[in-house]
Amino acid sequence: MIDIARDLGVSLMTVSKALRSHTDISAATRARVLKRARELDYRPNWIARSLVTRRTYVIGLVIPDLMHSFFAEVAKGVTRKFQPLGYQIIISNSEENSEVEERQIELLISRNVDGLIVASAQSNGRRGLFATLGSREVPYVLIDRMPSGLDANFVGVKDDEIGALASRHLIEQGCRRIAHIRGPAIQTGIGRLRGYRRALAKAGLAALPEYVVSGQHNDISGYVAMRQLLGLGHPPDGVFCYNDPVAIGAMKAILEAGLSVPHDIAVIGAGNVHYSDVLAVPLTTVDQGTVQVGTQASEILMQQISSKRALRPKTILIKPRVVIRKSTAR
Amino acid sequence: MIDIARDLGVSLMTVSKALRSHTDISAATRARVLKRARELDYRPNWIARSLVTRRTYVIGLVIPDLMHSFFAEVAKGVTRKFQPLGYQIIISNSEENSEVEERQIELLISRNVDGLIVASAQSNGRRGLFATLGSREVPYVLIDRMPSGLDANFVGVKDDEIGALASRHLIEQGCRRIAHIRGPAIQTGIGRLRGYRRALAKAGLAALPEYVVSGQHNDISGYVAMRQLLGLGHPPDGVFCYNDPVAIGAMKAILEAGLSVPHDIAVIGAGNVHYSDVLAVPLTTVDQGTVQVGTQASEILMQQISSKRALRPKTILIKPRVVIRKSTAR
DNA sequence: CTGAAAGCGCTAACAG
DNA sequence: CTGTTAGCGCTTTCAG
Repeated sequence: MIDIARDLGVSLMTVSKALRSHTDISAATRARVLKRARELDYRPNWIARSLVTRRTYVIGLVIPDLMHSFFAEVAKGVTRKFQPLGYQIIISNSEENSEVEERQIELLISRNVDGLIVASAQSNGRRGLFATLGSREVPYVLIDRMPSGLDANFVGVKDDEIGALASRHLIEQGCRRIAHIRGPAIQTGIGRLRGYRRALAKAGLAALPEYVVSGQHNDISGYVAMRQLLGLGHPPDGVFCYNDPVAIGAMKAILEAGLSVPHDIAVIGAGNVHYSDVLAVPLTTVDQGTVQVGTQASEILMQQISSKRALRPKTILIKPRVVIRKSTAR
Repeated sequence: MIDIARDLGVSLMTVSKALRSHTDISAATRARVLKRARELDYRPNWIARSLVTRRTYVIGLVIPDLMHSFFAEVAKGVTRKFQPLGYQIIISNSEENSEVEERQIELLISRNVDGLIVASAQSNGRRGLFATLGSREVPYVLIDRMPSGLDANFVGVKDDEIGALASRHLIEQGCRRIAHIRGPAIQTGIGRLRGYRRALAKAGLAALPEYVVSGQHNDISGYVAMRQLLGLGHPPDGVFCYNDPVAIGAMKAILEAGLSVPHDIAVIGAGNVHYSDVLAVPLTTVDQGTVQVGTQASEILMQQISSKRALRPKTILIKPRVVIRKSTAR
């Protein structure tokens, strides 16, 4: 900028304003500045600019796993919303580890991101996250997993409802021995389990303890869990899986055992991942409006960023719905 | 920092050094500084620090599509490599649009990223990318798609080889009327097509023009393209698809038409995406070492970043290999 | 081991 | 419409 100013015999300030198309610079001057800037291959230094304006035009997105297509889809939604507005996104992978997550969030705050979208790993009720976020005045939106009792912006689904919906669907399909491959001990996992129990109770079906086995987030854990269920003296005739990857793993185990999905065992997942309908047996699933999560969260965040003062927290609950495919068609 | 210095009766400089564990600060002083910093909930301002050190500890990753699991996997590899080192990643989505791509790269450079990893969209031989990157001295690594004749760091596969390998495999399985659903007119698409032609020629098979149809990157385009092939008077008995999503779409079309994969038509893809083996018909594919792409690129970039002066460009070509599954088992 | 001076590249606020 | 002044929060010399 100094070079441009010198070459043109104007002040540095004039250059600065011209480059940003500030109103009170004559068209002629601006043109000269822009021309010279191009000639010199000038590029503004955003770091310096950010230091004074306190705006970075960077959004932090913290997710537990980029490969999980649910989060990839969310990430895409966020990108699509913010990128055209001149923002860029730092995507941090927490690897489902709340310490990593916390460190990443600290770093993002240190980088003065304009806003934060977080799908919290929150493995065991740590409140560090809240402490970190709450004490700073960075706008943030939580997605998918709502740490309990936190009064913050949230976009996601009611997990109980997913569990209840899925289990009820299995019941309606005539299943009577319904198992659940549950997720980890976080909100989503706990909520879905609760919904499952509720639906079974409501239908007067027994909820055998050995019918609830632990899985993780991925297909391998679903496979392992299903083998465990198959090993029972009295295997289930329907399985509600924590999510689609788990369900995919479970189906693999069932098919490998020479059994039929859905006739021997019906399977339902959650998440409606992109490939669910081209699987060996197209997977019935509970759709949780993945795309909306990203875009809605972005919208809320954008509002918070633009508004002068703190708005009161918004919660958007997306209505889950069953997408029926072959894996439960009995 | 001023507050800490005042409270402790030391200079700002002492605080700065203590916080960074600079050698020439006594342990006692450091402890006091750290303690007070914690009490005040001090967090360093990376923007200010970066302005003077010229290091941001941010890497830019520019990819055409986050949802494509190939790039998601690459992103994961990059994250896993850099995050533990204190770097964060800005992921830019170019949406397969070279103008968006260029704008994003400019922005990333303006943000003083320490390095860049780019899977270029480079739709039509635009050299803007090169001009932008070349003129600045930001270290960068190209992945997956090598803009022709560019002397830069590159990690990827030889696309001809993928095409040849895939086509040869179909020939070995006894296919004689081999079609190709080709990708877009970028390096990867062109290279794979070339390999396909070469393999057919070598085997003395006819390469009918109507057997090469255009797809894009996604499953929908594969579905559409396959329907076109099925509409021919003399449909093919083997199809080599540009990538796995396209192949998945193609298989869907074949199965819907009441035909069998692989008996009526064998299908092979490329990329070995994660779900390839749990599909209706497990998909034979050409593995291109996806994970390696991310990690190797990160390693090269890291070297460039740490080394004082420009190293000479490295090219890493990953050996593709056929992963045989049911979709070609005749 | 501690600190004073100078400045990274840019912009807000105010005067002319 | 143009320019001056005073930093943003931090670090790099270099001198005690």
